[in-house]
Amino acid sequence: MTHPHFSTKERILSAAEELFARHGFAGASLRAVTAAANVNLAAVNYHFGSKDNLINEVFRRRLDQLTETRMQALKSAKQLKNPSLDDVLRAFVDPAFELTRDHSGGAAFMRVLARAYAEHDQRLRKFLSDNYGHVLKAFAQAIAVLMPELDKEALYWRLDFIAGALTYAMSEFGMVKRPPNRTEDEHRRQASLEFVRFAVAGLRAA
Amino acid sequence: MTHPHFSTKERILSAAEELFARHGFAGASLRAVTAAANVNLAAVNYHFGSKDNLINEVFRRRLDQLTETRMQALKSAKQLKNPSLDDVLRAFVDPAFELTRDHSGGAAFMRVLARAYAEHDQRLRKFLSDNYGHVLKAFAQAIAVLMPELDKEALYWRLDFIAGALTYAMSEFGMVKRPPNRTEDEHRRQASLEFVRFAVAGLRAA
DNA sequence: GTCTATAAGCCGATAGAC
DNA sequence: GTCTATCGGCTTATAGAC
Repeated sequence: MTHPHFSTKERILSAAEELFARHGFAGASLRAVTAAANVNLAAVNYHFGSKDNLINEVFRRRLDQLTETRMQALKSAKQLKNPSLDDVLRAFVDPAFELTRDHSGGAAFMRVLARAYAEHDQRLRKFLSDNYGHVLKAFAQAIAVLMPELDKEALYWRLDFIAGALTYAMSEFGMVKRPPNRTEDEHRRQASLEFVRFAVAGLRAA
Repeated sequence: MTHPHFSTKERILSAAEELFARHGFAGASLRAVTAAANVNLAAVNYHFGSKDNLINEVFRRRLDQLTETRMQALKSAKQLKNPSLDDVLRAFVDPAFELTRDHSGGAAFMRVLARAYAEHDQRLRKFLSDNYGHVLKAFAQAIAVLMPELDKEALYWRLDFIAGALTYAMSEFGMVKRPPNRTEDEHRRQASLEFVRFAVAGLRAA
């Protein structure tokens, strides 16, 4: 199932990602994970210490890179002559869709992220907000600059709606039937285009 | 914790709802549920047969009523002289927000619904789509009538985004800090107003 | 680093007394 | 309808050989 020349650690992370996406954090046992990764049960505790920490590392592996890409894209957008709402939203959305491309192996991760959204578990939320909260703040700030006429409260409501819509849209993404005459890449581009168009219109609501 | 004069069955349902919201379906054990409900462990199997069926009944208790309210509201909206997009969306959204009022006890249920959204579990998805799929279809149809110029594919994308935004927004709802000078009722009204405004603008995106 | 074996405990479900 | 006791199986985590 998982490519055998990857390290034990990487194989465990990939198997965990896939099974957490499918069954949730409580629903996927370490036995199932290690069986899918083709490694010994005890390897999880040897390499990660505990299940909780394995969960953290599943997030860290993808989010470190996703965060970096998003911040770079935001920086680029801000350096444009006349940055639009579109440009800023794209800097947030496109890297996420990019992650769902098969070769990058992160398609399941977006479903794991949706799980995390639904989890109100304090431990996990603290880990995510401590490590990645600054990204959302940076984007909120950039959008606020572009919409000075919109009051802060309405802005936060709308960003919240957008975050929810994106999370769930992306978690469903791999599953929604695409028209058979369209390639997966076209489908992904279409989805991201539709999403940004929707989000910009929502932000600009009268 | 749960009001003692309710029947054993109702007490189990309420405790299960609360614990499923907090820990997920796999994460909340029947032992934890029966302890919180102050009933014997064996009562779950006596009254519900199995944990899976208990999960179904947690949904049924709220969704039967929510569905009925939404369909009635949709019918009323359609009978208006010039029904607007606002009217139709309100028929869907307002009954959900109404459920989060404390006295109706359904605040936790919206978080359970967000869990179900994140679950890609086949059994649960089939139960929900078999029993409540017709509601979404009816609303999609009503919106399509009001937006004949919007092509079907774009419409479905946008409805998907709206469903995700609503689910997530409502599951967070009880947790988002409201301004201290605002009552909970005002906060709820504000949220539903902001949401419908956002959704209508998104649907109408150029 | 990887293995086996096992500790210590929680799980859903049920049998059978009351 | 509610109880106790328990079955069989699963869980995370670890000790210790290799």
